[in-house]
Amino acid sequence: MEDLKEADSKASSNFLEKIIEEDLAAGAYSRPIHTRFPPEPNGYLHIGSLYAVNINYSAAKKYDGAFNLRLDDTNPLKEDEEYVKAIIEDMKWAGFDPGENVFYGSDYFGKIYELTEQLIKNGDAFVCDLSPDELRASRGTLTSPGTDSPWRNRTPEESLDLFRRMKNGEFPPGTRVLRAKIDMASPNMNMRDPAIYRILDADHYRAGDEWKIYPMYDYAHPIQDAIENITHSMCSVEFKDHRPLYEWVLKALSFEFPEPPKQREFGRINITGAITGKRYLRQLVEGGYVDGWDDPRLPTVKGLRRRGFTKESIKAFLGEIGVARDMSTVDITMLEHSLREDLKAKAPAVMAVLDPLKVIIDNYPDDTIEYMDVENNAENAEMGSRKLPFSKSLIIEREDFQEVPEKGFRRLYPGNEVRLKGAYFVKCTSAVKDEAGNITEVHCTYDPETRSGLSFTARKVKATLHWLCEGKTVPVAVNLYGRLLKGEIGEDYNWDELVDPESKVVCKEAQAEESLADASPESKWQFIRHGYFVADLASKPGSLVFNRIVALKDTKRKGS
RNA sequence: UGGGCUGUCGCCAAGCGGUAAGGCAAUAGACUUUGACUCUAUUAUACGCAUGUUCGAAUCAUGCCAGCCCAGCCA
Repeated sequence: MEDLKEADSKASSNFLEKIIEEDLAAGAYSRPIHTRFPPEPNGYLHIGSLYAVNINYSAAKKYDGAFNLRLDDTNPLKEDEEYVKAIIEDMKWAGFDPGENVFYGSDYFGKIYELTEQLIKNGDAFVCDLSPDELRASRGTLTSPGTDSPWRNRTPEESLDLFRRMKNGEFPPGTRVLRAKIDMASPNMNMRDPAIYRILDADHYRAGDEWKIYPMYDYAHPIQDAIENITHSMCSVEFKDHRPLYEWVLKALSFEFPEPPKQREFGRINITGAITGKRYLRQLVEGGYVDGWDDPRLPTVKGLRRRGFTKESIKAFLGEIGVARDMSTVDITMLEHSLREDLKAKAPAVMAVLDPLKVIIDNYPDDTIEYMDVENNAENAEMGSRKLPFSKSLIIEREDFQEVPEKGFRRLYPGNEVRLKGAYFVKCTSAVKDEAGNITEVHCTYDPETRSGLSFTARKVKATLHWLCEGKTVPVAVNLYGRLLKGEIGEDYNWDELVDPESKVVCKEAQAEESLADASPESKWQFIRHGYFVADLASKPGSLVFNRIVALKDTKRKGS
């Protein structure tokens, strides 16, 4: 049984996990498996970030290892406290809680500096006085080698002295840089004596003005990993070319790190119709094209959350797409499928009408309101039911009626009988039009014997329609095209308990139209995918989903 | 035309010398008080292309083609 389980989990290991398994089997590390997720706090987490988190986090879990969140903040020009808060919050929300293991790259500045003095003494790095332009020119091109810096052979003593003076703030930014002494002729651009420390005159959001010099990513990252006892540093493919440098650094510092971590890479994911990449997301946010990092049209964690995605659905999605070796583009329907799967049995399914068409039940008594008992979730009786008002005047979805039914159309049309969900069978008798020929209302008759719950079986009906009692609706949310939805309202149904007051998605009409007015597909950023799920489902345990909208998305309706 | 990486159904993705898993999407049908859900069936003689090695290749070799990444004192 155990063997079976083990064999099973082995079979499902992705290629990165297999590498870990090999290391485990070979006893490559005398410490437990240790992974990390190292975001730079310069933006909010998005679905692609979560994909990277998941790879590192679940590997640590799977092999009884540890996982660190490390805020990789070595560039004071770009980072901010706002982002670290958001990153930690989003990770916790998504179920990747780093617990106590939250670290900061900036906390290692002192240690890295010490190691760097040793590196210089060992002759592995030198201070270079070339200007940025000169440096670029001497780097060569993709097809031709670079040329050695004239400062490359200065003595370690001189470099050390200069480096200390750089640290003391004696030189302005851009005048000098510390470079690793590797190989200007390397076909790998990253190995052409890369800059590893630069002078920056900026306050660091955490370290303040303590430092005048800051280590570059390529140099700091391997050291940070090593300090944290990381064994497997899994990052995205664009760093593949940096791996030789990562290894060079750790080798040069092997006196300090005898059992260095190893970097391995995975392909990034894209989602169809969504833009990922902090750089572009930032443009949208800062350019005012969206409401903020939590705009529901964005694939950020906060946006996804406001759009209605649950953490469970996101995790399931991440598990289903696997781990790629190269860039892949996952169809958003897979994400949506995960949500539907998750919400199916746990979200109250209520009725909503986007485009109302008035329906009059001619044989129903005037001034009577009847409360129909409607289950909150057809598949989960524990979710109970609610009372819905029913009267002579109702509204249904305009698209649920056709005066002249197309082939295959089985909803409401003159002469046809359908069920109003949770209520009665109604039969269409006529449609009223205005001068322009638009249908303004539809007349029906109902059959009292078909009332829901009475087990009426004498006749069957081909369709069941969503409906709402006219005048008894509430504007509960806008969809992502900025259209207002009318949702059902019931006497014993407290919307306030279902809707997150913080959410801007669930809001009053005026606000809604204003904040999402630009959301039409024709707008300038139409490349952002528009969603189907409305209301903020995330903040409440009992998520709410407007089933109608899910259905509109799911089903290519026949005859329309 | 320097180097690195990737190429299996529309999209993800297993397989890693023994004769193409699975999921999403799609299509057809059944069921249905959401045309949802559920169920059932269908969907690569084919693994970027071409040679070759082999009894046998998606899996190995060689060549070619396509895509992605790299010339920040960004990460």
